[in-house]
Amino acid sequence: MLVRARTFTETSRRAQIVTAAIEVIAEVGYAKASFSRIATHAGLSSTGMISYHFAGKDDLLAACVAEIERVTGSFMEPYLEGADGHVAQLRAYVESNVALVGEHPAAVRALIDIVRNGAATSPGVSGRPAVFEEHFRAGQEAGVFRPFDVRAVTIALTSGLDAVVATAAADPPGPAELARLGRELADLYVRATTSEGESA
Amino acid sequence: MLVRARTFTETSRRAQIVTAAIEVIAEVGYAKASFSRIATHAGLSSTGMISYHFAGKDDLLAACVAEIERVTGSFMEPYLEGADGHVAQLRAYVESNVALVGEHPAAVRALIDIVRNGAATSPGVSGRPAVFEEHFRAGQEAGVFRPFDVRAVTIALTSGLDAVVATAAADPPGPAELARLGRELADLYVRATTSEGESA
Amino acid sequence: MLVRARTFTETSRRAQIVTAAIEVIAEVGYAKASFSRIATHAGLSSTGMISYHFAGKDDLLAACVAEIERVTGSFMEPYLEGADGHVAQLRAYVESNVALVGEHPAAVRALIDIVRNGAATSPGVSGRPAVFEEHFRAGQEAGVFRPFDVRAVTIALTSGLDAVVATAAADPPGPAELARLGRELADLYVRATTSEGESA
Amino acid sequence: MLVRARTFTETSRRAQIVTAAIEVIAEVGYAKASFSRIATHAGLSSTGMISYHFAGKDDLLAACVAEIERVTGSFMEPYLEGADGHVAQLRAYVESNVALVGEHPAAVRALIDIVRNGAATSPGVSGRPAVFEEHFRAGQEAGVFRPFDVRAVTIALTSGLDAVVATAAADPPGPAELARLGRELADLYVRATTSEGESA
DNA sequence: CATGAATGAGACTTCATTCAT
DNA sequence: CATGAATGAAGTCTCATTCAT
Repeated sequence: MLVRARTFTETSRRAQIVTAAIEVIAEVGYAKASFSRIATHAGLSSTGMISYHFAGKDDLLAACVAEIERVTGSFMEPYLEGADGHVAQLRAYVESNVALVGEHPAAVRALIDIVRNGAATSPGVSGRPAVFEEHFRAGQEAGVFRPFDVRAVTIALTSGLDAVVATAAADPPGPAELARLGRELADLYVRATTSEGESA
Repeated sequence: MLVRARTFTETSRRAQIVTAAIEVIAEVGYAKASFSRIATHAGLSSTGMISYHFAGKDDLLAACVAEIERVTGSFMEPYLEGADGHVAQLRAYVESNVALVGEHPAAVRALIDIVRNGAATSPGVSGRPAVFEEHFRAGQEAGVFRPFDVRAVTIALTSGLDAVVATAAADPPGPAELARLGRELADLYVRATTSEGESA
Repeated sequence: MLVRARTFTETSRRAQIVTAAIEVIAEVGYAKASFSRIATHAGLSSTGMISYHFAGKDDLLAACVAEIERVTGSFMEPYLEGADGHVAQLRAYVESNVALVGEHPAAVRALIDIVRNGAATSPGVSGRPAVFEEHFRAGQEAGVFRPFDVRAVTIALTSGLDAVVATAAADPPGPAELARLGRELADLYVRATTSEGESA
Repeated sequence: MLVRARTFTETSRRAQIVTAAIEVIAEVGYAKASFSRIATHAGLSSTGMISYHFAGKDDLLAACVAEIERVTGSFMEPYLEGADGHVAQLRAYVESNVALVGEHPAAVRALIDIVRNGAATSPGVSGRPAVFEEHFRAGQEAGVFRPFDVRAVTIALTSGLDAVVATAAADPPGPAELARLGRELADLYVRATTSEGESA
């Protein structure tokens, strides 16, 4: 057995720390999220506890990202699965991502701050560009999306989406306003990527 | 005279430090750009030297932002002045901003990282959203831009632009590729904000 | 429980640091009692250790003052309790304060230096003037002390006492000489504050 | 010529710096009176100027003390010369010293702070105890002062006087109140040092 | 498993002083 | 004579990490 299995206690301690870390990052930002602050927020008396359960700051961060992705993934998945066609899926992604702000503002703010600081190496985060690029490429081949540089457009659109979401998460509006914002952004992106407005 | 005039030596030392700071921020990021690193990069023997010339980290940062804005402004201005009409100006802004990467990659990367960390308070930086929003609003009234939420779209587009520029600055391609990238992004943005593609 | 309970180790470490701090202040004065000096004196390897156990210089100082007051209080208390009448109590205070020098010269010197620098905010220290003033006022009403400006006299006498004590503490004489010095000063103060020498 | 004579410019520069230093010490205290602060207060652009005119901090301090003594001496001298007899002179010293607060509060505060920090080695300052002791001894021989330990009493009374003066200087009251305070303190000291109140 | 204590590096800042111009 | 630039030590404090218990 190369990797020791985790006991229940260890698992729950890790979860407790991860939750605290996410909230601290959301509150004070990644740069100021020290072990001290996280330990205090988690009700732990020393930072040693964190070092004991995580190999280092990177490890804790990765765990945070994984947890956030789990949460956001299970929220967005139904939206994506219910969408048919490339355009509809793009729209579903944007709208559900914005809607996410209403459900998990801390998670959203934390993740975006982590991504901004380039401190995430999880497959989910680093894989997002590839997923978008592939989606655009497939849509272009299907004649749904107009021809464009998928890489550049992916960067522009995902970062723009992140920024809007981060802004919204800083002071979460009500569900109706979030829905409107999601549609607004989805419209923008669909227009930007299709030839003559939404048709497929 | 409220503020003591600066001597030539002081001015040039400050410039030297600012240049070093910009390069360090571009290299290791804002969070890790300590006085130590900057002093070393500038060939100074102590961090006290920086404190001697700048009131503090904020002061140095402000000087960096001012210098970057001076550089980028004088680069982009001709493009903007040569552009007629709302759409052409949007296009000029995007294209010249991307082209800037070829001339001042460090400045571009540094500024974006500073903006990302919300550490800039200069009128130029904090005023950009307002300028964009006003531009969009005026263009909408002129019937050039379609109706949309100018605030949300401003955030999405400026952040997207920043991200593309930052990516390009990390490993600057040749001028031709940059020009292509600029046109690509400008196309994207014009399509996103106008009703039927570029007409004005 | 608002404050985490202290472990035995922490308590003893804090005590060790406080003791070292008091000795250092007594030796080199408050102004030059840096964390470095204190750490060295306490046999600690780094100043970080002090910051670890105390919130800051103020916190350490407060702990020093508290410790000194504990020590001096338990020394002087029997004297004060054994004294009957306003004059006898004044005499007891002066004599026991001078006698204290023989027992805890470092504590005495440190406290006086801290008080001089106005760096103490403990109730014991800042409350001393009020206690003296009240004592004088009560004695005046009882017809024991002559009429005088209690505030001004309090300042003069307590400061004078401090100075004599500090001088003595700088090079502590034997018990006999200290006793004589205490009586000398007590005489001076009793004469100064009563109408016709000691009568009550 | 072993010591270069001072030119007019140098003399006036020194005076300017000394004046500034005294005011700064009076304002922020000896401990925080750095060359920086003094230079700024004096309208100088750099601390180098101070180091140029003074051999070091001790030298500047000595100059400050000398200047303060000059000022206070010329204020108090008439009072002392107008007083006949040991008791009257003690009274004159105390009263004029308190009155001084109304004329030169900054000088008074600065000097006391310097003395407190034991940072003065001028003949005037370090000589004061000797003068007092001699005065008391002579008065004792003349049968005016009662027998007491002149050294201890000198310390107590001069320090007490300093403290009252310092307190008054911190927020200078009007001349009438100062006169009253001076008389109050003189009464206290005369009673303390004579046998049966003021008679000689 | 968990804890608190300890570490040592590094952060920014202020200081008195020196020196070339 | 005067200046501003430079220095390097020292200041307090925070950090992530390690370790004995």
